[in-house]
Amino acid sequence: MPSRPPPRAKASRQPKSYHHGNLRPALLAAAERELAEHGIEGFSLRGVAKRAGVSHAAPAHHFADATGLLTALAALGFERFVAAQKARQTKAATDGLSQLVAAGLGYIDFARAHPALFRLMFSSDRPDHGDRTLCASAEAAMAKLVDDVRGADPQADAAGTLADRAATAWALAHGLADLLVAGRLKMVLKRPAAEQQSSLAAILRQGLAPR
Amino acid sequence: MPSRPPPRAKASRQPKSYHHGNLRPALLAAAERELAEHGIEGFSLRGVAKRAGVSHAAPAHHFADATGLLTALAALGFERFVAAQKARQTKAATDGLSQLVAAGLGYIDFARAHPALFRLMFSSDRPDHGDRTLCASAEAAMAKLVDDVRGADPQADAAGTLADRAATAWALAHGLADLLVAGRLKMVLKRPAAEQQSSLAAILRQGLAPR
DNA sequence: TGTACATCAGTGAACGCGCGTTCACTGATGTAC
DNA sequence: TGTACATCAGTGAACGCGCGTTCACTGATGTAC
Repeated sequence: MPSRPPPRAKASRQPKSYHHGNLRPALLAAAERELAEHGIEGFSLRGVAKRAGVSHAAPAHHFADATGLLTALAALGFERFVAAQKARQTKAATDGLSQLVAAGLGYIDFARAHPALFRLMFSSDRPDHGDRTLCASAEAAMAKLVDDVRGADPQADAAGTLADRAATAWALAHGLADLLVAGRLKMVLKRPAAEQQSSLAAILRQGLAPR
Repeated sequence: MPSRPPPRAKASRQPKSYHHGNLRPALLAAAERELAEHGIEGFSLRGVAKRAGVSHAAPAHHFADATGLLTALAALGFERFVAAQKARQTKAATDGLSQLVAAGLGYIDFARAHPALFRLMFSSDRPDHGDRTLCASAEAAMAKLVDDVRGADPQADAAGTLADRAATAWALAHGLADLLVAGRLKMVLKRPAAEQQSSLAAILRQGLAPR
């Protein structure tokens, strides 16, 4: 008799099971797809449930309401946002300015790869921006930025210009990201992709270099 | 017999008239209030009609749908946006850099005074961004920016750096505006109002000065 | 190891709500004569 | 100047829709014995 097939791993797709077993993360993933396709304004809890292959009442067991789900999604977004910056930084030169520029490019990468999520995090009132988890994630991203600025300009701390330098760096990266996502900045967008990258890098390097 | 009261001016409020007479601009004004109070996500055509004191079917005679109304409102927003920049510029020193900094401060003024309208113009998919009028208004704002950059750095044109300099200026002002509206940039927001202004001016001047 | 039972994740029908849209209408205004 | 009429801005009832929420239920899972 041939040996039986090994028991399915827990993670693999059970054909039909009454209980989903892993619904919370599945809902977050579905919410992300819903957001990407319908935008924040067209986002609905029923749509998310449908995408997750689950009845529309199921999410209530994991999230109080749409705000709760969007808040969790935004918090998760901030973690991936920081990851996108780090991904650029590992490929960049190790001097402080190059690292800061790389963080800015990662900021822009994230926004362009996940425009609706980016807007959810920065330009929407739908998430609960007072939520503990969301605040913590957002503040971690913020703290990383300040660290990177400090690394690029070790004098700033003593000179008392760190806050202004951080604001400049943040605003420059954020402005580029937000305008690109909105399809503005035609002077950059009309160029081929590779040229866009070097142009953005030049703009950031120019704008972030210590004086 | 005492003389009769003079006939009411057309503009004054007729107590009850079947026809509104001036509904289109009244709807735009009502839409702006609706937007300010409910945000883009809570915006409804019925709410606007109610604010304008008119039946919910009336707007259809002036705007095809909510998109049409929001598109017209965004276009109007861009005109006021430019006006806010000019208002700052008339009070500023006349050298090119001061004028560019003033434009940036006006950019921020507008965003903070009309946050929901600002987001409608830059971070929402609800208006029809292909609309002729809206495009024209947005492009006029854009053209003004490039002019101001040229004024602040007359060398840029010949050096071929105008596009990058314009992108930098736009991104910096936009980033500051968007982050302030979102309640981020705590390092700026926690200061008293007057200090915020001088801090923003310093950040802009520092970031926009030619190298 | 087997049985009974508590727990709770997920179901699906039902609800009320506000939305945009439609449509026959009403009545104010402007124009032709 | 007065009358008839066309125009069209605004009305309000009706509609269908998708939404979030509720609730009695079903059935899988884990635990006590």
